[in-house]
Amino acid sequence: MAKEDNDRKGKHEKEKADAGQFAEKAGKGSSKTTFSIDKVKDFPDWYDRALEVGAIVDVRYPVKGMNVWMPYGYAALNTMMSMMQEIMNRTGHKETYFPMLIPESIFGKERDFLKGFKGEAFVVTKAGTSDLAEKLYVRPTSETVIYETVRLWIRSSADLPLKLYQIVNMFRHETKQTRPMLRLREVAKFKEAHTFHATAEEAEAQMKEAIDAYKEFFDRLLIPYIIVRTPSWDTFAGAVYNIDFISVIPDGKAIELASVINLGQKFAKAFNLTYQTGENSKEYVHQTCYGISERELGVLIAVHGDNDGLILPPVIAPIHVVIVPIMKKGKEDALRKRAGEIRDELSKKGFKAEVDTREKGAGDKFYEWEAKGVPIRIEFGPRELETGNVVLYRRDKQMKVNVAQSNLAGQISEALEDISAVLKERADAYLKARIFHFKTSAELMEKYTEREGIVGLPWCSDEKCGRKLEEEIGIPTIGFVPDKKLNEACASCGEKGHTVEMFFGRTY
RNA sequence: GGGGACGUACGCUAACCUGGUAGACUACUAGCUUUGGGAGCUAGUCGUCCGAGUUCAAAUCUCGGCGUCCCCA
Repeated sequence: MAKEDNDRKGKHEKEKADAGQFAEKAGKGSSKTTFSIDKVKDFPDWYDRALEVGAIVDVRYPVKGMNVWMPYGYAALNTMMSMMQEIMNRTGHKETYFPMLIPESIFGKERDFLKGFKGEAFVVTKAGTSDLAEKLYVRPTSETVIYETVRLWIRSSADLPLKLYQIVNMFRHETKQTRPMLRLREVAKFKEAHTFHATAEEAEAQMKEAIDAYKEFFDRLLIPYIIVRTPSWDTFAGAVYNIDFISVIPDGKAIELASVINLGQKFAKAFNLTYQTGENSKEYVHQTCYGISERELGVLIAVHGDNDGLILPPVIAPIHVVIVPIMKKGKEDALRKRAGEIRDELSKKGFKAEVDTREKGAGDKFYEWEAKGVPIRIEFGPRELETGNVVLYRRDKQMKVNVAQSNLAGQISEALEDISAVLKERADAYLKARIFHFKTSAELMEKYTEREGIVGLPWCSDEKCGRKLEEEIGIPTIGFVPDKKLNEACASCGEKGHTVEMFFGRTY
């Protein structure tokens, strides 16, 4: 990657040198659309600027943790959510909608859940000027409101399994610093699935299906992850256990991409979710739930972008190909017409293509579309009108090649595929470089000084040892790799034979 | 959870310390000339986060709110 960057810089230097007396002028516009911010060193700056220049969200709305989605960003988000819908529908989930406001009596039915969420839920206490008879909680997640109703839908085992999902907004009063998409007070798109099963085994099987569904989702988005099980002292409020998908942000902090939760029968008992098994016998259902949100788009942007802005994987890019016509006096009409034809041909073949006809300099457009992460740019000028070629520019490698117009669709299809492959390779290397493995906390303390990722230590599965390690190294647990035994001795008690790798990291 | 810094036009920034005409760049609007990596000229538009206090006078000093960023747990 570094090499390609250098290549590109070299090319630009050369172009500037060629421009002679103009080279100096070109340097002055430091507040233009691109930024050249070091993504790793100055991640917060990079992220804010990338979202602004990339037209993803507008962060200027004056309520903490609530952002405005701009059309370009929202298009990407919707594409992402459509992918998730497709996966959910294909795996037998039915889409629903449940209300946003939850009466206090329902919100508080499951004790652990109430304890976990009441501190950060918004509460509606008034209607106009008069106090409400019962407080209404704004959903921070929808377990309670869904289960209150679904218990009326489930009567016999014939009603099971029941697999529901909804895509809604949700609110949590985050007290920590908020960041667009990654930590919010209003999550605009929260996909939450809730499933109901007759037996624990079926619920367990559903956990596996959900994990596979999420694997597919993140793989298609080219988002790298590890899968861990959270330790018993850190599970979702009201859960038996949960499996988390974890990735790492360029600043070295871990981020939870998704949580797949086995709820057991705790909520079933609190909400009286039962089905009839005999003349006079009822059983409580077994439940799971799992969710993702726009956070995934934030991680995708953070993972794939470079120091010049966004790089959107083709699978999610609102525009695959932007055609920038380069005008020449007297040939405007011919250039515009042919550029439009090329766009139409590409659209017909299923590519999202656009012509940038705005009245501004070509160079300015180049920088803008690069910052917005459009995978491919086509440059089309008087030269191409003669030769029958076009210049094809790839955002991932920042390279230009000449290709024939006659074979453009084929070339673009190939290029998009290769861009995905390149991004995937980079993303995998990116995550690998941010995961560190140690055998003892002493070794960790000695070698892991920059804190630029997450760290793994062998752990014997005892809570005491886990908590002790957290304290020793001063980093909280994230979760351990399930079903994969290590040969190492526990980094805390030294016991051998049944250790697993426990990950620690600073988290979002 | 604890500590620190900051808030001036869409954006970036000057004036703030030492109270007294808010000034550049960028963007935007109109026109002309332009367009192969951030075009030029001319003429314009837009601003002191909110509230209170001190004062003849507040962008500037004080307090509160809201918002933003950073560091530590």
